[in-house]
Amino acid sequence: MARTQQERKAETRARLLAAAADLFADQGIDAVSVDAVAEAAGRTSGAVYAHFGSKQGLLLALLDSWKDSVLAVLLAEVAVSDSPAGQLAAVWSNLSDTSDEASGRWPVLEQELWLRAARDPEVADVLRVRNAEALRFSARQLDGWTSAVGARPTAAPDGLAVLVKALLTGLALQKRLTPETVPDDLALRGIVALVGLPTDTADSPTGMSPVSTDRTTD
Amino acid sequence: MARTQQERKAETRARLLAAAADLFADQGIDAVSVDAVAEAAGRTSGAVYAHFGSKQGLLLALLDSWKDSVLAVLLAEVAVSDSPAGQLAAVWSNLSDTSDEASGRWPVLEQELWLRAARDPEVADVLRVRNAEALRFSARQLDGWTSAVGARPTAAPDGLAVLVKALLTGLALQKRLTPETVPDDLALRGIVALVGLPTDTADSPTGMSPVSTDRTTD
DNA sequence: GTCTATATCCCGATAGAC
DNA sequence: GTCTATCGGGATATAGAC
Repeated sequence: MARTQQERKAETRARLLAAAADLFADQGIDAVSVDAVAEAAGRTSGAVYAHFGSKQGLLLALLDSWKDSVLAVLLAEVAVSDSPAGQLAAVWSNLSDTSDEASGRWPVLEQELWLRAARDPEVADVLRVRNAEALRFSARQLDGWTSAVGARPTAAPDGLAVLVKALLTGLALQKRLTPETVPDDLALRGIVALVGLPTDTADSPTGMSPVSTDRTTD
Repeated sequence: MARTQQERKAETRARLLAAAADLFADQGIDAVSVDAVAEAAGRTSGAVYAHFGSKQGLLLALLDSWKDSVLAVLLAEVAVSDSPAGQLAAVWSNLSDTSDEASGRWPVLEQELWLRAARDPEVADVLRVRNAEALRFSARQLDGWTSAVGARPTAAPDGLAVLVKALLTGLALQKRLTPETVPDDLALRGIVALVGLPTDTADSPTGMSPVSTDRTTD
């Protein structure tokens, strides 16, 4: 059968993409040569050009195969069991956990792509599509959540998703540079303020204390 | 006098730094060659190495001569004349104005530096110091402001500064990629929620309407 | 301190054998 | 489709004249 050939081709493509994802994430796209990607995938640079035509082609193919939906995924995974504030805390701690491999690399990779998009329209287009999808999904999740727990959000679902994503992104950046300036409970407070979870009564059913700093010592 | 020599040296140094700031900001640090910097400053690459030893040395000297305090400056500049919400709106519109040259470049440059810091401890150190100063200053400004206008902030001054900076940063990034997803009034709502400006009464003295989208059509 | 010239290296991409 | 070999270009950094 000709199947073996096709399989090898497909495997090569997959291995190249995986290698690129790895290397790009932790060394930066510009710092990684085509040869390095090929070698990490057990091939040579010729294979890269046969499959993707150029380094840029490789990057675009990679973006096309990705989920930007880290936030969306996290929102989807939130367990319904915990208290509302506890759920928000879980989202943040997963997002900001630098020990986890995928999450740890997420902010760096995301910023790298954003920066590239700021100077490369082709990348910007792909990123915009992905971003729109993720926001749509997050908006739905947040909408369901806020009405379920009786929160009074700062803005309509679409806008709220933008605000929450923005705050989480900014906090992740800040934490990466100066972890001690963004304790978990501060992040939680910020999110709570945006989604409008009530916090003013001493023992509200939200499971969050109004003033002091107590939960998730990480 | 030997003064002429010294002056020329100082001027060369200043011109090199200025040229580097310009080029780095709009093409990216890696994309700019030492030769390009020198040429833009009316010198040759030899001058760069005589003054800074390496490209990295040039970058560090540049960081050392910078103010990261864009946000701090903006907070300081807020006029006392307008309504509280109007003042917040002014901060955001100055920060997110992509037409202004300095502000337009700010997010890109800031992200570039952040990204570099994520992989280069030397840069990270410099950035941390700068960031700490800016946050301290912002915290003082915000503290004075919130008590002056009678807001009920989400967190203590230091924490509040972190939250506000994070939200503004995240929103600026989002706006750069997809401007239509972050209208001015949405940004304002988010900031208002964090600083705890009251918005629930129909015509409160804050100058902000509670529900609809009306101000600063940009 | 500054310039010119150059050493040295590495990258992206192509050509051609298999 | 994949490899080997190589071209052409551009980068950082150094050497030496002035």
